[in-house]
Amino acid sequence: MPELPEVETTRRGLLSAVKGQQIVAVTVRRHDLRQPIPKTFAKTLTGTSITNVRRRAKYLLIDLDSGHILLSHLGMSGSFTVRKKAGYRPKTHDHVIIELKNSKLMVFHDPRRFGVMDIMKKGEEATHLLLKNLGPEPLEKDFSPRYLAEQLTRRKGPIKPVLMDQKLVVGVGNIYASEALYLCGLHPSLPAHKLAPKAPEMVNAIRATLRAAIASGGSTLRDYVGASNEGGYFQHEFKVYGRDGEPCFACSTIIETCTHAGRSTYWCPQCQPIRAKAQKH
DNA sequence: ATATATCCCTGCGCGC
DNA sequence: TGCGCGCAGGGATATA
Repeated sequence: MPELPEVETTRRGLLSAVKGQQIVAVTVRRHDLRQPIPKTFAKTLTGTSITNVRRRAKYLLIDLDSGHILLSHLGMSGSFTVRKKAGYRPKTHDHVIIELKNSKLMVFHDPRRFGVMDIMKKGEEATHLLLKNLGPEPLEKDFSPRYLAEQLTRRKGPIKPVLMDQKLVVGVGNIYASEALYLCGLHPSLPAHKLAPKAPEMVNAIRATLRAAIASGGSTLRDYVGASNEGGYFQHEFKVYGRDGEPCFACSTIIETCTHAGRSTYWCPQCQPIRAKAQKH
């Protein structure tokens, strides 16, 4: 997806555009997403007003004054945009259209249909099937060096896919896992348990990477656009992601790539050595 | 329990 | 220009 920075950018855009607005109509053009959109979806939303737009992990939570919450995930190719009703014609893959009283539309668009649209009730954040097993938010204080170090000790596999495990920490996907590891100078194939002593640097690197991406409005490679239908800019700041065969900006060494658990990984062999460098005396 | 593989779905870029 | 192939920001599930 959209990883945490893209979802957060979408959240902020939606919040400023739709907070306080009443939903006057809902059209579900396709219900067969990653899981079916509930049959009660349109009826439940219609007539309610949006009180807040929150984010948990890569999920958007849209609070309604009825006590219901619209739970949405953008999957790999989803976007949630706000636009004027006048002149709008649904495009292919515009699956859900939410019409607001101010004559604007919230449009959920998702070519690959890996996204989710669901309804839950206030207070179900801790028990909902899709939310209950999520790890800590990387930008909150419970994602601490101590916590990360403890988690890493039980993981024997390479660190990169471990960082993408949403049970360990949420929001880090395939792009930002590679970028964060570059930032703290750690090779993506290093066994996770050996990196427990590096947890403080890793926490800092993950946070810095995500914050910088949020500040740039996220990354746009193909499908992703924010709530105002504009792409992000952070893709221009990638240090390693998608740069295999190109020189490292820091040392000119050629960036390498490999696969971890079916996902592409990128790193600089010089800045992220597989073996610890000998300490100078 | 943890770690890979597979699948869900559509679109795009590339090599031929 | 057309076609087949591999790959793509996620994640649930099935196997070892």
